[in-house]
This record gives sequence, structure tokens and C-alpha cells, in this order.
Amino acid sequence: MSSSAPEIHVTLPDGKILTVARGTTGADIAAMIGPGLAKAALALEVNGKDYDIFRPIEEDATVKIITRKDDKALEMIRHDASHIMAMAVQELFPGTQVTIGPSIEDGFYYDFARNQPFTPDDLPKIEAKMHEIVKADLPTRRDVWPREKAIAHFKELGEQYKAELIESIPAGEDVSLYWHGDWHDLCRGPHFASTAKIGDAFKLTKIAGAYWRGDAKNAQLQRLYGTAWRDKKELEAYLTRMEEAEKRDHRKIGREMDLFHQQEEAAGQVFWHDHGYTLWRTLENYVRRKIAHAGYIEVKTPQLIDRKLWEASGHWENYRENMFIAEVEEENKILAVKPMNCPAHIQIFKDGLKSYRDLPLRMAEFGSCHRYEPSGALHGIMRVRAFVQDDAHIFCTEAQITTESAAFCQLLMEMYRELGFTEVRVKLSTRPEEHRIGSDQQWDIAEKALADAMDAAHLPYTINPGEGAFYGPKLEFVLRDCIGRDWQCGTLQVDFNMPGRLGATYIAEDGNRKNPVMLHRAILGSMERFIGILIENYAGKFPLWLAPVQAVVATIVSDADGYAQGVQTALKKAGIRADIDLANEKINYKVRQHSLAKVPYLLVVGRKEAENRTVAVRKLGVEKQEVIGLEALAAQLAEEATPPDLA
RNA sequence: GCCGGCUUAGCUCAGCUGGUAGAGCACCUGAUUUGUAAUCAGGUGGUCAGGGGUUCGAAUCCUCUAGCCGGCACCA
Repeated sequence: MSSSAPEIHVTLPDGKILTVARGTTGADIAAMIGPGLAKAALALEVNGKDYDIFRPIEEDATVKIITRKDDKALEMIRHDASHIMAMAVQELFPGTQVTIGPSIEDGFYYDFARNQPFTPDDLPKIEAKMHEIVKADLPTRRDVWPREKAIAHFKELGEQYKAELIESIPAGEDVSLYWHGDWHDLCRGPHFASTAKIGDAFKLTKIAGAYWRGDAKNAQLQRLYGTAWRDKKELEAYLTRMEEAEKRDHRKIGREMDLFHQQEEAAGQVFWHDHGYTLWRTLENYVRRKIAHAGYIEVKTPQLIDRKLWEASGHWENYRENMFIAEVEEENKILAVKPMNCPAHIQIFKDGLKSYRDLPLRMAEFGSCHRYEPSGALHGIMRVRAFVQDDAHIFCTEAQITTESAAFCQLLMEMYRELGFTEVRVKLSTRPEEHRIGSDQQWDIAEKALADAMDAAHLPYTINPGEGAFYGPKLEFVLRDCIGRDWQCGTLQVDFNMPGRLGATYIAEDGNRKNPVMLHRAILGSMERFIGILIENYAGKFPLWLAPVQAVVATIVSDADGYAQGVQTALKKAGIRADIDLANEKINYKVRQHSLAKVPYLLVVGRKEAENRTVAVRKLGVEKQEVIGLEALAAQLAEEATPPDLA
């Protein structure tokens, strides 16, 4: 590379090479290509790095011009919007310090340090100011400063957080500053050439607290969230999507479909009603069949276990604060309500001699657990203090880890698919920096085994560095709720430590006692959370096999009451969960009621049907009805209601 | 746990700057026997989340507590 030549070569995506003056900008290049592109160009990629449209190119490069339809442009709209919001906030609320403000999925946020809290009334004001700034079309300027100068500058302005941010950049490096009119911020960029480029399709959405640098030990800042799009139509579509999502909220549907309720006296716990518990049992039985088929045994262990066992397992030390305790004065004992099942399963493993011939031993339990979760973490039935895990522990040899892990991943994906989930995110959480037990060598083996299992199952995953459990690495299988929040459901954890700590051994082929390796695993995770996700995924319109009420027989006139009861009996005999509605109401009313209740099949009977032993079938969401003979209907529904593993 | 907001009938929500509570649906009672998304009429129902305070007077103002909602932190 000749750094002093007056000209440089610029390679375009189509392979064309332009020879241009050193210091030429993206805007210049776009203009050379054509006036249309000159207008549309917003930013560019230079040798894979993001450049502002007005930033000079100083060396030979491959460039790609970014226009509004590129995803990158949407990201920039959001990033620019966060800057413009910060500018608006500092104009409206002098003395507010800026910190960081990135673009995120669907929008952006900016964290501010300010003594006064922002109120919901402030959002429209800030939004209006933002529109002013956009209309003013302030030009953007990029400056590169030495690190020390930038630190001194922001300190002088009283921007402590910005100064701290720059201080964490390695010494000797330059930093970039962006100016929009008079206002400026430390930023990596890139940004549009002026404020008007973002358009007007943005909206501020919420106020939240957020810790400086994501650490609860630090000061809490005020975060303002917003959403931003290419145009109004996209913005409207997003807002409509959010409105629709609210309608599938499991808490709302849970009440509407009479599935469960929660109340103050049992915060973080669930009162399951008949309909909800029917769904629960259907799901539980499905899991039970699947794991039995996969070679698991099922056990049940105590709720209250002496603290001594939790001390031995290491949980007392790590999670004492989050455990419910039961004290028995007479016996002077402290019992913990079990927060997890593994120590109990080890007790079963230890009871009696085990041989290598018993391994792998797959021990499952629908284990009821209690954890004192922080009050702010509670969320409907997704995050609760009392929950049931579809838990299991696979006791195996080191050599069996990989096959067992791969088999588990396969089982999990099969079950997720059968339950209607195809979009699953997988995260591999590796060893924590501190507070971990076991040797590095064991962590190496364990982390590799999980990665191998994912590869064997051909599943993509992301790495979550340092997020593993204190005793081992874990795979987390994450599902999304209706408004895009991620929830961990399935998990697989490799544990070389717990069996040794609690004295679990087996007789190996050579006659010596060895500690087994333990795989902690769950597929649904918590029954409560998974049902919450199921509700939101289906918006309450469950597939027939899961629906709490599968059919309602509704009469048109009371003359048909007797026949209707016969229909209900016949369906129940065929294993269908059928209700009956003999109310003195018009059929219109009944159709509406049961449609709103999301009953999959409404079976209408009047005089005609009673005479012919038929029913008029109205399927949920389908206006057209079909008249069909009673026996044929029972057979058809029974077939359709067969769980996927039995079909 | 932290920041902010919210809490009025079973549900969804009105109730202006303080003058002892209201609608729709649901529920109950009648009438109506009805053919695919609300038949009509009447009626029951609230310690306005709970405690304390200000005031002649509090759903409304202040304060504490709890729960919930949105984030953050946490999640064996």
C-alpha cells in the first residue's frame, strides 16, 4: 500500500474499480455512479468497516454503499435516533449527563444520569423536541481526538460517565466525536450526514432504571426506550404488532380461559384451575411417555431436607439467600424447602450399590421446587417462586457424556417440534470467572462435550462466556414470549463435582469405586413457564390434544337437550373433553361465548340433528359448518386429539 | 433487590382542580324456544389494595406497607 500516492483505488460490489483522489468520500463515489444513488446513499462499508457518507477514504478499499433498504440503515436510524433523543434531553433538562445509547432490536435506548426522575409526561415533550431537531436538519461532523484531550474535555463539561468510558479505552488510541449542530457525543459511529435523514417514524416507549455498566453495585441511571423505523407505515405495523401481542399475554388469556389465577397471599405461586390443570396433566403425561420411551426411570423425592445436605452440595454457600427455610424448634433442626432436585436424586443413587452396568442411569422427577426469587423478577407464571421442573439426572461415565448429551438434544428438539416450537435459540454458557468448583481439565472436557453434542445434533448455538453454573457448563434452550422476551426453558449441564461431593460412587469394571458424572437436564424447564410460553405461542388456541375443553355441545332448543346429553356422553366415551351448554340462550350467543373461550369445536344440535343422529360442527375460526353423523364425529375427534407421540 | 408507574364491583374501565361512588359485560330472577359471534326486562353486588396522617369533609392530597406492571440486576 502506497500511503502517499495522491490517488487510491476503490472496488465496488460489482467488481468495478474506480480510481479516485485520496480523501474522496462515500458521497463523492455515489455521485460518480449516478444521481439516484447519490441521493439514496446514507453510509458505506469500507473494507468491512462502517463509514459515514462524509468520511474521507484514505486508502485502497472495497466499498459498499448503504441505502435505506439495507438492514444497516435501519440500525443507523435507531442509533441516530438515540443521539437525537440525548440531544433533546440535554436541551430540555440541562445538567443531565449522557452515558451510552445503542440501537437494539426494534429500536434504541439511551441511559442518562439525572437527579430528578423522568416521568411519563416527559416522553411526549422529548419526542416533540426530537422532531424539532430532525426538522432543523443539523449537519453531522466527525472529529478524531486524542484520548487524553477527550477525557479532559468531557470532565470539564461535567460528563463524568463519558470521561470514564473514554478512560476504559486503551491509552494512545484516538477517539471519535460526533457533532449534530452544537451538540456532540463520544461515539464510534457511523451516523447519517444530517439529523433529517432518520425521518419521523419514531416513538418513545418507556422509562426504566438501568445500572451503570450493567452492574447492580453501580449507580442506577434512567433509561429511555424508543422504537424507530424507516417510515410511518413500518412504525404503525410495529405498534399494531405490539398491541396484538398484548392480547396473547398469558396472564390475560389465563384469566379469560379460566386456566389459573394468582393472588397476593401466595405471591409468585399459581392457583391452577380445572382448565389449566387439565392442560398441565396432558402436558405432563406427554413428557412422561416421551422420557419413559427414552429410557428414563421416574422417582419422587422429599420437599424438606436438612441443611446439612445443602451444605455438602455447596448450595447453602451459594444460594442460602434464595432458599425457603423451615425450622423445627423441638428438634433444633433447620430444613430447606428444596430449591432443586439433584442432591435428592444422588441420595437415591447412593442407596444400594451401583455398578458400571447400571450406567447410564437416567433418573427423572417432576420435581416441585421453591426458590425465593427477588420480588422484581416475578412475572406471571413465567418466573415464580414455586414451580415444577421436568427434571432428570443422568448418571454416567465420562465416556458416555457425549452420546448421552447428543441423545438428549435430539429428544428435546423432537419434543419442542411436537409442541409447536421450531424457533429455538441455544446458548452454551461456559465456566464462570470466579466462584466455581472443579479442575480446569474437567471444565475443558465438560465444555467440549456440550459443544460436541450440539454439533452432533446439527444445532447452531451461541457462546455465553462465564455464564455457567458454579459446578459446570450448561446449554440453555431459549424460547420467546409474544412480545419478544427470551425465556430459558430446556437446559443440559455437565457436572463432575456434585456426585463426588455427596459421595456417590459405582463399582467400575476394574473393581474400584468411581464417582459417576452427572448430567442435569430439563426439557420444558418449569411446567409453569412452559405452559406460559405455550399459551402465548398459540394465543390460547391450542391444538386439539392440548385444549382443556375440546368441544362444547350447544343446543338450539330445549327439545334437543336429551340428544345433546347423549352426544356429550358419546364424545366422553371416545376420550374427548366435551362440555355441554343447555342454557336458555340463542345459538348466536352460544357461538360467540364459546368462540371467545377458544373452544376448538362447537357442536350445535337442534331438532334436525336429534332426528338424524348428527351434529352441526363449527370449528374454531371457521364460519362454515359441516353436518356429520355422531359416530363419525367421535372417531374423527378422537383421531385428531391423539397426542403427537401416539399418532 | 433497584428505578418508575399502577391498584375503584368477578372482568374491562369512568369518576375535572377534595363535597361520603358509576357504566358495560358477568351473575341472579322473570319473559322468550330461538339455526351459527351479544333476545328483552328487572335485580344483587364496592371498608375505592391495606395502615397512618392533613382536612369540617379524602377514591381524590401526604406518608408507610403489600401486590401488580415496565425495565435493570438476579435466575443453582
